[in-house]
Amino acid sequence: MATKNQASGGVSRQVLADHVYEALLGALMDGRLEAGTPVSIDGMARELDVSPTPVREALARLEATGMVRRMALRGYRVAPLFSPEELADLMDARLVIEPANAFMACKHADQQLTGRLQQAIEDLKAAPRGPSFAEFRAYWEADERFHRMIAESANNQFLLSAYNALGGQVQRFRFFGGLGVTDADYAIAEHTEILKAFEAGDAELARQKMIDHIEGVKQRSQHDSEVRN
Amino acid sequence: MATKNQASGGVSRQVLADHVYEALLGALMDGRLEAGTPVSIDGMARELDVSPTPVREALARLEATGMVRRMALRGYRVAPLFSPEELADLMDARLVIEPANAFMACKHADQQLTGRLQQAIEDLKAAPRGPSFAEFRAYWEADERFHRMIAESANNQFLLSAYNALGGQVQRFRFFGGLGVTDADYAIAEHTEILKAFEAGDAELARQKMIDHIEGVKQRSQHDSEVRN
DNA sequence: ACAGCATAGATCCTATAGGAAATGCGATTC
DNA sequence: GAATCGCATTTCCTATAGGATCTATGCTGT
Repeated sequence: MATKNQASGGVSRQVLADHVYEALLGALMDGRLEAGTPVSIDGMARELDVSPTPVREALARLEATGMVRRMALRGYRVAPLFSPEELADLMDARLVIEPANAFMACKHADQQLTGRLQQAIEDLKAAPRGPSFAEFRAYWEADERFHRMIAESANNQFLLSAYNALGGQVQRFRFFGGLGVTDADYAIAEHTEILKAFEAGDAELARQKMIDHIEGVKQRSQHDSEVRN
Repeated sequence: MATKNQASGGVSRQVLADHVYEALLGALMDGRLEAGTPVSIDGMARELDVSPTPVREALARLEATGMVRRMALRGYRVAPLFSPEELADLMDARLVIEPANAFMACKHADQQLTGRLQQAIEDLKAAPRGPSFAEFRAYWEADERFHRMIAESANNQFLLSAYNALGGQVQRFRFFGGLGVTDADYAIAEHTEILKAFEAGDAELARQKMIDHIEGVKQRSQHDSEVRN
């Protein structure tokens, strides 16, 4: 067997299925796997030079994120892109969850959190805004990090699960992948407003600023999808 | 396998992994698998008389629901029961999501929905309230159905995903399994209030009544956990 | 030329085998 | 008596094989 486990890294304890999961996630995020494309278990196993078993397990996990869909006895395929209506629904769902996250996170915000939020904003400013996936990915990573830190700081594992379940954070990336960053200036300004509320320790204000931000994202995304069509 | 019985109905073809998933779910809900106990892949395969491969896939799906935890190279184990603090967190999360569901569901409620909600309440009244798992399960099923119908009627796949992600609906069942139904009268009254709001088409009232209901569940559950200790 | 059927290939699904790691237990030593 | 080491068993993890089903291509008949 060619299980040449490279004893290099300290925590090299990773199961092959985890590797496959990461590889598939990367392929989905980079757009190498387009929406609607079938994902063959055997084919992916050949491509990654592993057996079908780990691929099967990785796909079962991916299905929970909504990035792939499974039809019994007919295999997996990449989930379709969002329609403008679905995108609006996603924003409505974010409007339910994220303001609550902001409110609760603000209640026990400390210097460390505000510092990291500041850093995320700085990274957002510095990120390139080109249309290529690699460029866009840096921008998206900083944006996602800002929101995720707030969700984690709400200190409620269930709200965090709900946030993760939206999962569309990733789908959203795929949706705008071909369009590039169009609203960076707005997003940076709105993020800064949220950060200010955190620094002031005003939880109610933080909630409102998060609402304003997501409302803004919703409106701008709808405008963008109209432009595209 | 001679599974070519198509005369029996539409669901003739089911994958073994689905069967294993259902079996594990049932074992978890009935309390046959207690919190913290390890779930051996090979052992479960022997018990269900299948190969480890479908068991592995079913467990990968179950992990996403939070009912089992996985440690790489060390197998799966049943997730621990909730502490009173975690239970309070779960109720806080429900307070974020479910009132929003009620509000949106009420906006396009029809005769069919209110009829089904009424039926769920009737089932709740008729359900036995004994301490055994089988009895409690009927009660829990009617309760869960009431909330799930509202979540589905909100017509937003992302909010529904968030609701599913709470998943603790099932965990909650396990938590109270040993305690029996203690607040049926309150729950029935509160459900009825929600239904009335739906019938009146008052979305804002539906939201408020859902808040009242979950607040009530939260307080009563905390009281119960104190009694238990 | 077009419809229908048969065959071939691909794919999914499950079972089995075997290597690698972890756990449990007993013996040994201080 | 307690701690540590080594061996055996259990368990996880991956690979491979084969049966069943779906898809596609080519052929035949009208």
